[in-house]
Amino acid sequence: MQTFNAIHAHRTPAAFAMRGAANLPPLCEPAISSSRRTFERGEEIFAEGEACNVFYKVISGTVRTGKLLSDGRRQIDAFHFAGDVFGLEGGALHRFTAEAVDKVTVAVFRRGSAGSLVKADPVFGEQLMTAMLSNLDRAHDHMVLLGRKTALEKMASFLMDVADRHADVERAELAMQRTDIADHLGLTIETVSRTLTQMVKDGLIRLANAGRTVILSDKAALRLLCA
Amino acid sequence: MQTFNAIHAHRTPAAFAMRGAANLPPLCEPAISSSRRTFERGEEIFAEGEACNVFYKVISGTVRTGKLLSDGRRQIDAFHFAGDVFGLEGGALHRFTAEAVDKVTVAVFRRGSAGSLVKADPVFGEQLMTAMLSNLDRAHDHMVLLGRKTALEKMASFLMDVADRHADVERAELAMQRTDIADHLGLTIETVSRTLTQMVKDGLIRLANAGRTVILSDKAALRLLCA
DNA sequence: CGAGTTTTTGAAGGACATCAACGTCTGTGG
DNA sequence: CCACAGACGTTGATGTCCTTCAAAAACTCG
Repeated sequence: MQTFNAIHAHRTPAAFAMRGAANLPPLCEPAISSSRRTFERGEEIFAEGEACNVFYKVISGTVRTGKLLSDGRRQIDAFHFAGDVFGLEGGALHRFTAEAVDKVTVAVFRRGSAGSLVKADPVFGEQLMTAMLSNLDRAHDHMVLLGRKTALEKMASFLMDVADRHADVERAELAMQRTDIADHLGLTIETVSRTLTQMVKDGLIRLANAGRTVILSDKAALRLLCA
Repeated sequence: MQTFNAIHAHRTPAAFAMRGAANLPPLCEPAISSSRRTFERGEEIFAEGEACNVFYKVISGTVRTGKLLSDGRRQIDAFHFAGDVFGLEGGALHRFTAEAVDKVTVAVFRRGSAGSLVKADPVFGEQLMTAMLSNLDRAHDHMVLLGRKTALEKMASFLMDVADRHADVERAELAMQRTDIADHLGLTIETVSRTLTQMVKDGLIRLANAGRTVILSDKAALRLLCA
């Protein structure tokens, strides 16, 4: 895997700061030990089936988490941006895989057995609970998208979500490639591509930066498409 | 909405007892007050947008939780059976709706603001965390189903899941009607019906009790279909 | 038994997938 | 600095799984 210099240098720390768990104070460092790690583009952070002794908070970059079916079909259940917590699970083993979409820095938190840290540090535990609830909210929204939206609606919802979570009103910076988007939205890369070009033709968006930047030209129309 | 006598009288308390949050001790009564309520078939337990001061544990019956799009499309994100916790959310408002599929009894738990009960009763909080994590696990699995599985695979996965969670090795008792199944699996009622009849023709299942009981004739084949 | 609801079955259409080829971008090495 | 190779993305033609529209069958309950 070759290196790949980050496209998103303009993602300011200020923008990151706005993206804690849904309007709540950012997850602060706990009594429990935490350290940092960096991953290169494409690197695996943890894999399905591995022991699950730590969980993570994204400091910078983008992480994808998801599952693989036996025949290679993949579902990316979420992208995690700076401030997001991922890798928290009920059992002793990871039930999904996490990989770095681009160069990623994470904070690593140890956990005892399932939820015992809640007792160890209740304040931290509460923040954790909030982070998890926000993950759950997002999962619910995504199930509606996967089960009931059209390709056009999926794409519109995705673009608006990325822009929102980056606190950018007018553009969505796509750190991930088309394959990742397709596997997140339950589509194929071809449909993702076609849908984007259709949106350009309809004046909803414009593409820049080799298709990695999506400028939201008509947010009102896009919002309607989110259904 | 007419009354509807419960089909599932044979769901024994013993079977229920096996279905706490994923292999963990059942959520016991907390220091925090709890009471009981009963809902008739079709009754709303809470609605999207309502204030969210309590959450629930199913004592008996089946609950569906889900969301509605503006044009009436619906996604049921989960069915909750006895022992399952539902209605826990990050924000002050419910982000989804809960309704009784059949006659349902629930335990009602007050909650202060987001997660403050973790501090009030850490042991209970930990159990709660576990319950939530199990919901999150299930949500992840369901996203794979919605995004990447065929109608046949969806149906097979659903039937196996229902049977498992009822701790019944050979049959799935479907308390919900076809519309609910369709809205859970991201299909139409017609496709649900057709898929079931196809499974009967292929010897995978047999239907009984006016299509409400599914006998899993060929579990090995069904398991393969879960992909 | 009969009205209303739910489920099944049938025929036709459409949205997205698949298969295939071409275009574009990136980083490397001459 | 430019050319090249490989990865990534777009576009086109065709196919198919599931949906939609329609109607009949089965079931529930008064």
